[in-house]
Amino acid sequence: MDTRSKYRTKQRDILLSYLRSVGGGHITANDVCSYFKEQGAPIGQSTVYRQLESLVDEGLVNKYIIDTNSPACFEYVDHDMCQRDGICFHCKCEGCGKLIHLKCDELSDIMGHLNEEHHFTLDPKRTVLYGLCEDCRK
Amino acid sequence: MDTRSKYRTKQRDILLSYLRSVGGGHITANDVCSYFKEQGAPIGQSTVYRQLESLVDEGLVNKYIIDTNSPACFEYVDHDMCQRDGICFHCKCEGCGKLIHLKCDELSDIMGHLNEEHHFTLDPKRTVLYGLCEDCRK
DNA sequence: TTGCGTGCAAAGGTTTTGCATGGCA
DNA sequence: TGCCATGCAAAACCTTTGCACGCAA
Repeated sequence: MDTRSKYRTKQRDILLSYLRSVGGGHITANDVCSYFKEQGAPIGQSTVYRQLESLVDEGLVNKYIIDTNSPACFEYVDHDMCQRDGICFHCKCEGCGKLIHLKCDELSDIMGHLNEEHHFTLDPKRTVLYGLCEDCRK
Repeated sequence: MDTRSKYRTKQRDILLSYLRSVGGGHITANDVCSYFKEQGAPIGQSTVYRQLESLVDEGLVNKYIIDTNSPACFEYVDHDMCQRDGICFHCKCEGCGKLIHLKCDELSDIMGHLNEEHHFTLDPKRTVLYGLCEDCRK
């Protein structure tokens, strides 16, 4: 199915610029809707979902599925920054539910190790590391 | 939240033995309900969901989220095998669905690194590494 | 003008929850 | 006996879809 955008619409532009302004932050579809409603310029929720899906298909946005019980998270992909800083991983705290964005060279190295020694190509976009954060591990 | 089981019930036993019998197969909560209904010994769907959640917390079962739009998959984890081999990680191939049990010192080291440098205590029982296996990455 | 994008409302399907009953230890 | 587990129904939840209208090219 080809969901790539063919038209450039106002909604698409402001959605993209909002995602960019949030940077590496994790945003749900509902967050997006609430934000624009508060701004006094609401976007229909189906538009938000459809545009986000398109942006994911285009590779401009990543989608993370944390759990069945929580909504999907989206985040803008800064391709330039990704090349500079390396790969991002995601840690989910089983205690407080917090999602942590992690840039870690050692984890990046592990990907190479898994590849060469275990013949497994890790997909950091899909993988979520579960555990306990600093506050919750007491 | 502590959801580990305290009582041993009939439903828990037959659910576990069913999961074991399926081995590496992918099972949804609905599959479980349908199976026991066909067997003439139905289990309430809320019981199925609650028991599966407990089993995941205990590390006896892994939970896989394929997509937001499709139900979660469950799969029995051979706990004895993992105990024997030490710290065991699980890699799930996104291509063929194969579950790979991995004993890897480098991955174990990463746990220490995450602990000390990122203050995150990784839970290898709960965490599933997604990616592509040797056969599928061509 | 053509056809995609939008937005509203409603549907869809999975998972959770309230509450009374039943079962384990 | 004291809790925990069960099961039913209903709710909650996120996400998708149908359809008429609006807008980009």
